[in-house]
Amino acid sequence: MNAVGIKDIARQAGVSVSMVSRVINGKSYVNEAKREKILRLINETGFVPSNTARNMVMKRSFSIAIVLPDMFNIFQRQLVAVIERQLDYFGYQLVFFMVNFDDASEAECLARIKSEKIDGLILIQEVRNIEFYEYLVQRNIPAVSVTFERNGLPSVHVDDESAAFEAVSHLINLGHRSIAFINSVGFSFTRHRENGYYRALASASITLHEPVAISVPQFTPEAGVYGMRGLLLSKHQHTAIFAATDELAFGAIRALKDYGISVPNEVSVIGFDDIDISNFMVPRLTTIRQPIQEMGERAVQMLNRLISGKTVPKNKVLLEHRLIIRESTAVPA
Amino acid sequence: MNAVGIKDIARQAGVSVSMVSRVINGKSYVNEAKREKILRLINETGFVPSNTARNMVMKRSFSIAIVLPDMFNIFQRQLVAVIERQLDYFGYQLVFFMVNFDDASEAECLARIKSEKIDGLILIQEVRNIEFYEYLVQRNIPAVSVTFERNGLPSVHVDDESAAFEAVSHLINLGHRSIAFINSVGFSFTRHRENGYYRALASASITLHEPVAISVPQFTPEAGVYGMRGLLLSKHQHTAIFAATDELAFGAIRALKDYGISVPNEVSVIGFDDIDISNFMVPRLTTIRQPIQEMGERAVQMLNRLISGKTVPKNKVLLEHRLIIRESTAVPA
DNA sequence: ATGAAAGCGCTAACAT
DNA sequence: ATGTTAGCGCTTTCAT
Repeated sequence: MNAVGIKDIARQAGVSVSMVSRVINGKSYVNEAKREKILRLINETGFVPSNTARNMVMKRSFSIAIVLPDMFNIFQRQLVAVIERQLDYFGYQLVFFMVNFDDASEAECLARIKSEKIDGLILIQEVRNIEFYEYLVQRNIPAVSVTFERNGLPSVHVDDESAAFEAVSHLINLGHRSIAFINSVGFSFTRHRENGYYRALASASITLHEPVAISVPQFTPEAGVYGMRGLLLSKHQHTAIFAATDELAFGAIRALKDYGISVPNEVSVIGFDDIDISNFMVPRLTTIRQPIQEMGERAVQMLNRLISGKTVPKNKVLLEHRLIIRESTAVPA
Repeated sequence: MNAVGIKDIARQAGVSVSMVSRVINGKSYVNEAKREKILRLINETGFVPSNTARNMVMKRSFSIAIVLPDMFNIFQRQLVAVIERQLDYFGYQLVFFMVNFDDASEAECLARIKSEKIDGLILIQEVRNIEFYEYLVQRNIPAVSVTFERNGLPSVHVDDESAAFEAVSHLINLGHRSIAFINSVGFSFTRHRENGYYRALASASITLHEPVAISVPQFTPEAGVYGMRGLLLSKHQHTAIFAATDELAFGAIRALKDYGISVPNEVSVIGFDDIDISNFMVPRLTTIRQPIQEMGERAVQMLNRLISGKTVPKNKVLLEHRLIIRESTAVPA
């Protein structure tokens, strides 16, 4: 027994398929009696029009794709959740295009963009292949990037450099002079946060100890542990650590604890993102809050305008970050 | 300028569209010269066949849907990642069908199942609407559930009750006699873990203190905090806490710490799941490990068989859990 | 207000 | 080996 189609409804209702299509889509008026009969039949049979067929003829799918790494982190998970909600509000479905920061997966992702009838794109992770972005603008595919800016794509993000500057300044204001930075590589926010770190140090004329930025392969707590261990091995001991993400900070705190070093009594740690569990860590994490909710909302609002053929007021929306002082930072011992 | 289609390739190559279709799909043999010409054209133009059209005629999409809550937790995120990888290995794409544990979102999800041409379904969260499951079996839609079992759907999961039994037994063996349980509601694993809790207590003939299972609205650290606070208010003080999930355990530890109570010196806490960050918490969390990797792999293997029309060897695959003893549990003070 | 017919971009059965 | 034709399940002119 096959799924019921529009023809079945039409036949049972004794009308043409166009009639049924009309009541489904609420176009033009239809005799009330027939209309109700059709509606009743649809309900009884549980008929749902095939999206596939509909997408093909309408040349749109009411679905937008989000590109993100297949091992998306907690921050990204939260962002996805708000984007999904917001999209739902506008009547869109969300489909996931996973990339891996390698050429193959990016190519596959681009192929999906070409072959699936998506109405728009949200990128919450950068891809390396520049053609990717070029294709989007060249084909005029509605797309917005979140947490970064690339190739003039409409974007929403915080000022990572200023935020990092503020994080490090918080440490400096507390009295710290020897501050290390745990970071990973490959993304633009990565560079911006690093710039902020150096700039804060420079602007406080900290020359006593040279800045130490250590790079780890990922943004996981595990990588944070390795990064911190590396720092602990270096010749001068730091009294404060700036981690490029909260998850990295968790790892740093973990490693410190393993060495019997108390946070924040002996070493302060500050993160970046303010993901939901940061407020439940021991100690609660001092960090920079990214306005996740607002980022998601603004992104889909922009995308929605783009899809409707409207222009966006500003191509780059910069949102406010906020320093959240909790328990993992304190004056140096 | 529109996207290039199969017709364009055919015209430029001076062949019929079926020719092009053949080389795309590698069916039957095609003159080598023409074949190469077509391939070259495809490459030059960046042509990618429309999945929409292809799905429609082939009546399959090579994509499988995963149903999960829109605010999926860390455990589920990890599970999704392995499922995505495994599916990719078999040539499937993963699409997300988000549900919300309310009728509306479940209905919407069911509608998508009907209207989108998915090849199969993986459920990693239960839905309440029983018709949902009935539809799947009635229509013979390949589907497997992970972490739970419902309506005879092929499933892969651990024995939650035994695992909970083991968790609580670990506490008992340490010498604890007053053990509370923080849990949430609504899912079958929730009941199984609760049963395990009671059974462990009963089998140790613990009658000195009555068992206390407290129920919180979610599985978040925040809910864990509330649960723990509630427990702290009760008349007898517990020396150990069993949390139904790791995230709940994080919250419990947080709340204990806020009351100046040391974990594990004064109170022991054990979780369930062993999500990736549990090993980086302070203290590292003692917990029950679910074999996430294996769960995901087995699930897609089963699904793959189902899609191929084969039967699955066993309809219910029960995987081994494992008690992971770390720092959050100790002998009572 | 309603139906007939064309067509969306492909695949597959059927001819040749 | 290759082209012709008939759909897939809908929406949307265009007639009536």
